[in-house]
Amino acid sequence: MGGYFVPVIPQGVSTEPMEPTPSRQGRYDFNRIEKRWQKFWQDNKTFAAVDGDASKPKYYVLDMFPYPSGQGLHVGHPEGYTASDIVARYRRMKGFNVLHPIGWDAFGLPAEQYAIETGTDPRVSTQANIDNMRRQIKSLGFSYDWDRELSTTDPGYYQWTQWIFLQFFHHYFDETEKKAKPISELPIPTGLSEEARLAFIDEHRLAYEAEVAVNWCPALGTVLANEEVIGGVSERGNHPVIRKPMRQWMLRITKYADRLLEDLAEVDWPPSIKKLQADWIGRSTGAEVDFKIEGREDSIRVYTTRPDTLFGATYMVMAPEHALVGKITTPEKQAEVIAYREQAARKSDLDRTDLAKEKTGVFTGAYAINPVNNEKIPIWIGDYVLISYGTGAIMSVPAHDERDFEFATAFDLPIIPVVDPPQPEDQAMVRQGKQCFTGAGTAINSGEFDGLTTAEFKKRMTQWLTDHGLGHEAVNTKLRDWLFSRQRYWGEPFPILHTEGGRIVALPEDQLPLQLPHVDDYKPSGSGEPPLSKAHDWVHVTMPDGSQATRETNTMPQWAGSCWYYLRYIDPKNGEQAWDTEKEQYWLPVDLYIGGAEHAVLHLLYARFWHKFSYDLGLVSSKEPFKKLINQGMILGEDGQKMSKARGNVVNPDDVIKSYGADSLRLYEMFMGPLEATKPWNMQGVEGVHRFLQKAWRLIVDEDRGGLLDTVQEIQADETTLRRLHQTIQKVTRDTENFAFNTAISAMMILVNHLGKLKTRPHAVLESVVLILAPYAPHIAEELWALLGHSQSLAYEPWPQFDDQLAREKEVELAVQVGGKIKDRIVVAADADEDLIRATALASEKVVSALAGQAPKKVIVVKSRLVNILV
RNA sequence: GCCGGAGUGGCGGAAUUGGCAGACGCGCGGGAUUCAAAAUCCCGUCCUGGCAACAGGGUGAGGGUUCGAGUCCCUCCUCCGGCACCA
Repeated sequence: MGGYFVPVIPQGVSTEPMEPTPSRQGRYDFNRIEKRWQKFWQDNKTFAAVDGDASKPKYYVLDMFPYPSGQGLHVGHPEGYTASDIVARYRRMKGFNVLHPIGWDAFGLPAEQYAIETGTDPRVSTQANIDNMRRQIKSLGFSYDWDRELSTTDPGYYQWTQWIFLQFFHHYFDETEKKAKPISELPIPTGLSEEARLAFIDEHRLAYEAEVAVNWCPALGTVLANEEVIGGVSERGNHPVIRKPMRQWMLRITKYADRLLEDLAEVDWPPSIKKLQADWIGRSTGAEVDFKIEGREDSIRVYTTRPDTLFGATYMVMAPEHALVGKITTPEKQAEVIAYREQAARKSDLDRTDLAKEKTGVFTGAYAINPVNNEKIPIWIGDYVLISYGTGAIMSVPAHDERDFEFATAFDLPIIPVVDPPQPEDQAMVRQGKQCFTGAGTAINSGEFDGLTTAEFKKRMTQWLTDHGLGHEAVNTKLRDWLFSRQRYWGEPFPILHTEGGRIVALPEDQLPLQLPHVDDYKPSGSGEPPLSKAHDWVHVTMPDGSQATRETNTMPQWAGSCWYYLRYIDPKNGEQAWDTEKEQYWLPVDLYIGGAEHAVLHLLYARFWHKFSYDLGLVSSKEPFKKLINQGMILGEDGQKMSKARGNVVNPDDVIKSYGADSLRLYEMFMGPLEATKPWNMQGVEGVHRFLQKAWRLIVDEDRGGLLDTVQEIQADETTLRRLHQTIQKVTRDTENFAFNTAISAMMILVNHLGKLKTRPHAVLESVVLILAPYAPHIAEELWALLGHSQSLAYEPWPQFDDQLAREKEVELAVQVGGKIKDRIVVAADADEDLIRATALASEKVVSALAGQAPKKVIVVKSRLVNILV
């Protein structure tokens, strides 16, 4: 990288020299300049990325594409977009073939909500919102390749979202190869009936239907994913959510849990985001253990991460929904158990997870046998045990698990300590069963295993269980399969048919896209029947054999379209396939992905999942889609509060652009502070960076007459100016590469302040200034570049090189401390050696008087920093 | 409760990662220019004392390591974000 190259102006560029904007009085007329250059870039397709250009290294800079809301942009959006645009423009000047696209994540609830309220077709409102947001985004001068613009709602796009779904449907996960394979290669046990064979196949598809207890939100009329439920209420709108069994489409993301976890090591993401993902996947290793039910042949299987505490299991708890509950409950406990189960089913997730509440449960009347010591222990049901995790049943070790301890205390169940804590101060209470201890220690009350450490005991017990056929090692994840259907209108229809015989069949690929039908009524039915079920003509289909079938009426969640949009950008118009694999090999992976931290888990996990699946199918060549990830921070209102319409503190970029221009807005967004930080808006700060641009303008332009100032001349820069220029190029280069845009701008301000003091200004220095400013404030830079006599866009001009020698200071000022306190400052040559520095420091009058005749014990010299004299 | 991140002037923030705390910008004060204003330019602006030179203090609180700590270690406080009975 680096070196020299011929600047390339993309095809279609105008050969007409660009004349500087004729401007009365030559003032910095940002509105005029910005419109003019935006038009130029558009007309000349200045930022068109060239597929497969082997003459340059490629660089793919991606923004998280926006939802086109009716509110339009707020100033939070341009923060990430400006950062990525600076990188894109900088990389072009560095000689990269840059792909920098934008599009619209346009399916989703707000448009549908609006449709329900007003009867407006979401296609219409969505298009209007896209048009408005496109206008806004264009007014910021981002260097997107607009020819690659896409919308997830476009049938030409969602055709391929549906196609990918079909691939999930047509594949299974091979456990030995740990990858997806065609369902036709699924090994099927022999001797199955036709019906059983088909059921076996359906059970292995990566996209499958299941009757699951889902998060049903009556207010929204839809099922929500676990991730969309925050603390028992819907993420959107804070409506209560209850559990309800429903037929749903699922994607088997859990099969990819290990790979999603392992491959985090490959990506350059903030460690905190990686950890969030790892915690979300929540992989744990433990053991599954079978507990015989007294007087029956069945046993209850539990999952535990602490097989070493088996001797302390004094009772068991099953989730209320557990299949065995009905079978094992004794007649006298029947009524109580049924009542409890009904109560639990009616509870919302909020009721069930509220921390403040007491543990509840009822005894089933049945007993199990602890396999390690043959003790008889009671079997309870309780809603603190989740049906969806592990086996839906637990062994309770109240001495060593907080939740079990609470439950045991509430119902007066026995507590047997089996782990002796290492801290002496905890031992007495724990040994008496009065305190719960969840850490590692030494085994007690565990028969032959006494004295083992927790870690050792875990291994030994797992082996013992295996040897005796009572259990085995097991792995669990918190990650659940992805609930992939929604009872909404405004989403991708599933390319699936339900036959008269109750079979599920895939729509042939040549019938894609399956278009979303027009309907008159967007309201959910309230019972869970999706709006599409009302599109009678669309739903009912006659099959080639004359039989009847109905279409799937659920739609896909909003995440679907955003799972693969970064792949469509590389080949957005392809009608034959989702993307061309050669283009994929050229452009992928995404080199830099910028977006909000709110997508740290869901979007990024889902997209990684689809990418890995595509990898198994040979559709992509990299394991991970996004090499480097940066989260921009939130921008707060001027009052330091989160921006919201209700608070009335929303800042609209349109207004800022009107008063100060897009360059000022861009610059301010970057100058506010570190990209990742949360920071409050301040309109006076915009004014500040605007003044800086004014100064830069007046450095070059004669405001009275227009055109170049007479003071701009073809002269040699003086030594100081040259040094400051090279220092600035160095700093701006380094800071831009490190995404430290705020300090890069600060460095440019310092340089411009210096140049402003010069009576005559070297033309060549000003050119460099304009070039390093260009990624940050591209419009004014283009205009000044033209004024400096250039006839073509600077977008592909080589980035100025800095010269280390020229940037170096000749003299440096050092602080001289006596006993750590600064007494004087000395100036020495930058290359002065330690002896000279020491001698100069000791010769200082102030130092001599501070020493007051004492001989220095030691003199510490830190070159170009300070001298510390110890007495 | 658990897991992250952060606390630096009146404000946003900077500090080459252990070496002169407060760069740059905002705000504020003073001055120049102007009939006047806007704009622009110059000077000042961490706190305390002093007319000043200067002296002392200072990066959420307390302790520690070090010649030297905003930066490293321990304890605590506050704010922000995430998770939330995952056995």
